[in-house]
Amino acid sequence: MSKEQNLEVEILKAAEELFLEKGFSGTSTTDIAKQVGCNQALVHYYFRTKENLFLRVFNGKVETILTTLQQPLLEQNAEFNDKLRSTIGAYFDFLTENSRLPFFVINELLCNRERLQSAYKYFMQNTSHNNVFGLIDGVVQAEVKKGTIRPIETVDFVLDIVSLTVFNFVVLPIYCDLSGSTKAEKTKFINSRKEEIITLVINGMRL
Amino acid sequence: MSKEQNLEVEILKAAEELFLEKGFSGTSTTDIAKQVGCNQALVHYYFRTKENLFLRVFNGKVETILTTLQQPLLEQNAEFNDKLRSTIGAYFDFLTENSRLPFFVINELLCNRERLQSAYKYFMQNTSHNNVFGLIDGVVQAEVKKGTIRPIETVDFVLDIVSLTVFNFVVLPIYCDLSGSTKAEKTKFINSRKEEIITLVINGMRL
DNA sequence: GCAGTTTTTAATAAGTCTATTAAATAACTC
DNA sequence: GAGTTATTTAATAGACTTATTAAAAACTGC
Repeated sequence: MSKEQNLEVEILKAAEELFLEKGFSGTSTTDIAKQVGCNQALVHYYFRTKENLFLRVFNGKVETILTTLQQPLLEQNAEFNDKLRSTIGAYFDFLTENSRLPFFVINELLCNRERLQSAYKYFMQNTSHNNVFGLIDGVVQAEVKKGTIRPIETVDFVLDIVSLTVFNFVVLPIYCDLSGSTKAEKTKFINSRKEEIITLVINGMRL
Repeated sequence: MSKEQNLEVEILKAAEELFLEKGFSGTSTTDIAKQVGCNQALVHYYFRTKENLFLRVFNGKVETILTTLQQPLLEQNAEFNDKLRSTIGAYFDFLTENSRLPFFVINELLCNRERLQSAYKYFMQNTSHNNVFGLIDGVVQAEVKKGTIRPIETVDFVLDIVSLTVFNFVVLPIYCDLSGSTKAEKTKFINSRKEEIITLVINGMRL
C-alpha cells in the first residue's frame, strides 16, 4: 500500500484510472489490486463485485459530465457571443483535465445495453439533472427570439458544440502517439482547435 | 453452419459483427463460433489466433474509412458549397450504413497502443493512402486562395466536418435506445442533423 | 472403392477471470 | 491485557479464455 490513506478510496481511484484507460472488460480486479499494491480479495471485500465498483466510478463520471455541461452556459449574463466563447473554453478546460471521460462513458453505454438502461433510471431518479436540458433550452431560445442567432433547435445547438469539442479529445491521444508530439505541441494543437471551433460556431450561428 | 458458403468467410463476417458490437476484449472466439454455428476450433483453424482475425477485420475497416473520407470531396468539380453539401451527405450515408465503425476503430486504437503503432506502420506501407490528406489539402486551400471560404487550416476543416458527422452516430444508438425511437424517427433525426450541419459548416466557413 | 487431402470434431492443456472461504493479523474497546 | 471487531492474507472453487491436439468425417481424383 502506497499511502496510509483509506484503502477503500485508493481502490476506487485505481479502478477509476484503469477503467478509464482500458474499459470494464479490459480491466480485471487483479489489475486493480496490483495498481494499489494490495491483495486482490480486498477489492471484493470493499466492493463485493467488480460491477459494483464499476458503477460507483461510472455514475460519478456521468454526473460530472452533466454538471459540467450546463454550468458555463448558465452562470453568466454576458453577451451571447462572449457566453458562447467562454462556454466552449470551459468545455475545453474540462476535457483537457478529463480527456478520456466522454469516450469512456459512451463506450460503456454502447457495449452494455443493460448498463445504459440502469444508468438512465439512476438519473431519472436523481432530480437535480432532470432540468439540465430545460435550462439550456431557455437560454438558447431566448437568443433566437431576440434575433441574436439564427433559428435553431436546442438539441442541435448542444450537439454541435459537444460534437466539436469532445471529438478533438478523442482523436488527440491517437494523433499525439503517432506524431510523438511534446506536451507543448499538444497544448498548441488544443488551443488552435479551441479558436477554430469558437470561430466556426459563432460564424455558423449568424442569421 | 447456416449457409453452405465458404466457412472462412462466414467466420470473418461473424467476427466483424461481434468485434464491432462488443470490441476485441468483449468478444471471445467461442462467441464467434457460436454465431456461425460451428466448432470453436475452426476459428483457430482458419485464422490461427484471435489477434490475426481481429487485424483482418480492423485493417479492412480503417481502409474503408480512409477511402470514404477523401472520395466525395475530390470526385466532383461543382461549386464549393455544393461540393460541401454533397460531401457531408456522403459521410452521412456512409455512417448510416456503418454507424458503429468509427467508434470501434477509435476504441481499439485507444485501448491498445501496440495496435495503434502496427496500424500506423501498415498504412505507411500502403502507399495508396499516403496522399489522402495532401489531396484534400489541395482542394481546400484552392478555395481559400479564391476567397470562397475564410482562411482555415485543412486539418481544422477536416476535423470540423468529421467531428460533427461522426459524433451523431456515436450518440444515436444511445439516444434511440433510451427514447425507444422507431426507425422512422431515427431517420428523421439523422436527416435533420444533416441539414443543421450543412448549414453550420457553410455558414461557418464564410469570410 | 481406395489413398490422400482438407475440413470438422471433441478433448484438453494451460492460463485467466471473479468471487468466496477460512485463517491470520491488526485495530479497536473496555 | 482480554475480548471483540475490522482488515488483510493465501488458497481455492468454478467458470471462462485461447490455443493445440489427435482422431473422425467429408471431400479429392483415380
